[in-house]
Amino acid sequence: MSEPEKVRLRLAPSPTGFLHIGNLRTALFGYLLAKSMHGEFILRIEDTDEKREVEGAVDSLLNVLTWLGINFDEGPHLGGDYGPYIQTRRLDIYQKEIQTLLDNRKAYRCFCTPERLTEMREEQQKNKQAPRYDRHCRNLSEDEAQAKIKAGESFVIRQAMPLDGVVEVYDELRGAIKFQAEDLDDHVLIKANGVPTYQFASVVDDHLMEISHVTRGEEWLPSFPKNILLYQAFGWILPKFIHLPLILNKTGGKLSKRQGDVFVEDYKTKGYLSEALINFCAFLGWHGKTDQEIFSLEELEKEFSIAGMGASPAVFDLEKLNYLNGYYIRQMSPENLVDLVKPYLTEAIATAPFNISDEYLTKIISLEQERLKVLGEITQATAYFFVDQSEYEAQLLVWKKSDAEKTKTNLQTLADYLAVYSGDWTKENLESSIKQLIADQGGQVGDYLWPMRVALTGRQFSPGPFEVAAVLGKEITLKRIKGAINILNLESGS
RNA sequence: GGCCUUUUCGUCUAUCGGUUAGGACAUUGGAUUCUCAUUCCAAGAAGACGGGUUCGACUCCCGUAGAGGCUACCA
Repeated sequence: MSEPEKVRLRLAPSPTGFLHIGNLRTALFGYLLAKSMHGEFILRIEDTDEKREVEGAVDSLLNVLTWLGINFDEGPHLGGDYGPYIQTRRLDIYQKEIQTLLDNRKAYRCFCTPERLTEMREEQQKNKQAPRYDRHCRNLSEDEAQAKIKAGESFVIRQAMPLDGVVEVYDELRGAIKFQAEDLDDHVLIKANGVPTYQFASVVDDHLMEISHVTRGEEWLPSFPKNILLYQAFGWILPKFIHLPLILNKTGGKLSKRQGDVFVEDYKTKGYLSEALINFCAFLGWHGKTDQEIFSLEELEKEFSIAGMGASPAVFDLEKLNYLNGYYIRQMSPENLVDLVKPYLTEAIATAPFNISDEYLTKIISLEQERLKVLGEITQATAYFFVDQSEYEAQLLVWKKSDAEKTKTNLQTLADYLAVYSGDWTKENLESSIKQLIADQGGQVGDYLWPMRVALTGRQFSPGPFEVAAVLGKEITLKRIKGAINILNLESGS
C-alpha cells in the first residue's frame, strides 16, 4: 500500500543574525523543492543556543523572505498543526522523547565535568588521537546514575553509538556514504540545562513535523550517520536527505563579511531586485533541463527538481548577479522602476531648486534604465537633473578630436539655432533638425554633440544630448549651453 | 592529525560510455554610435593527475593531488 507521500520541507534557521546569502540559497532550494512537488514549506526556529540568539532576527528573516517571495505554509507566525514551531517551546517534547532512548540504552547520562572533558581532549590531542569522548559514563548503571542525580550532580545525555560496524547513509545528491561506527563520537543530545542540542532537536522535530525531505548545508554531512542512528533508535521512518553544497567566495574560501556583502539585506539596500537574487541563487547548484537561464520564481516553482541539482560547491560571482540585476531592471516597466528607484532620489528631490514632477521623474529614470546595474546608482547618474547648473571641468567640453575654440563656436551655433528653434521640443525633432544643422555647417557630428551633451549633463558618460535636452526643456537647455560657453570663456581668459 | 564531501572554459554549468565537449556571465574584436550603456555579430577559453574496466571514457572503478567541511553541553 503505497499512498502518495505527503511532501513537507522546512527551513530551520537559528535566530543568530541577518539572512546570509548561503541561508538564502538553502531557503530558496527548500521552498522550490516543496513547491515543485506541490508540498508544504514550514518555518521552524532553532533557538536552542540562547547565547547566540540575536533579538529581532526572526522578524528580519521573515521580512527579507517575504520581500523575495518565499512564503511559508506553517510557522511561528502562521501557526499550523505541528506546532509549536519554536524549539524552546518544545522542551517537554524532547524530554519525553529522550526517555525512550534512555530506556532502550541508546542514550545515557554523562556526569563528566567540563573540566574533565577539556583535560581529556588536550591529552588526546597531545597523543595525536582524534578528540572524542572516552565514554567514561557509558556503562554507569541506572542505580549509579540515580544516585549521582540525587547527590545533585549535573549531567548531559549522550547518544550511545554502536561500537563497531559500518553505518551507511544515503544522500539524494551524493548517493550512499559509508562511515565506520568506531569513528563516531557519543555526542551530547541534551545539555546540562535540559535543552536539546541541534542533533537531537532537529531529528525529533523533523520526524514529528512529518518532514519528507530534509534540506540542510553540506556542513552537516559528518553528523549525518549519527542522525540516522537516532532515527533507527526510535524506529522512525527516514526522510530523504539533501545536503546542499556550500557557497564559496571569489577566491574559493568561505563567504564572509570581509569579502564584501553577505547579507541579503545589504543587497536589497544597494538596489538589487528580488527577481535577480532569486534567479541568481537558483543557479548556484541547480540547472534546468534546457539552456534557459532566465527564470522567474513562478517558473522555478514548476521546473525545480532534485535531478537538476549538483553536489559541488559554487563560487558566488558578483558579475553575474550584476548582469542579471541589470537585465531585470531593463525588463521593468517605467512605472514600476520609478516606484523602486524613488527612495534613492528622495534627497535629490527635496533639495532641488525647482519642483520635481512625477512626469519629469519618470522621464529621467527611463533615460538611465538601460545603464543601471543596481538601483542605487540612480542617485549619481541623474544628479544633473536636480540642479540648476551642473559643475564640470572646462576641458571635458572639448571632444577628443577637437579644440576649445571650435567647441566654443559650435556651442554658439547651437545656442543661436535653438534660441529661434520653433519645432516641437522632442527628442526626434531635435535630433533630425540639429543633425541637419551640423550637416549644413559642414562640421563633424561629434564636434557638436559631445560638447552639447557635456553642457547638458556635465558628465563624461550619460544618455545622448537629444533625449536629455528633450527632458530638460528649451529654457534649461539653452541656459546650460550658454553656461558652457561661459566656462570656456573663463578658461581662455585666465 | 582523523573522518567526510568535491574536482568540465576565469565563474555558474550541460553531457546520464560514442558530441566539432553545448549554453550563460566575464574577457577580446567588430557593427551601431558624440560618450557610456543597450542591441547584434564574432573569437579565444575546459574534462586536476596517474592507473585500470571497455571496441570506445569527461562520464564507471582505484590511487594521488588540490579545494572545502566536520572534529563543542554552537548551529
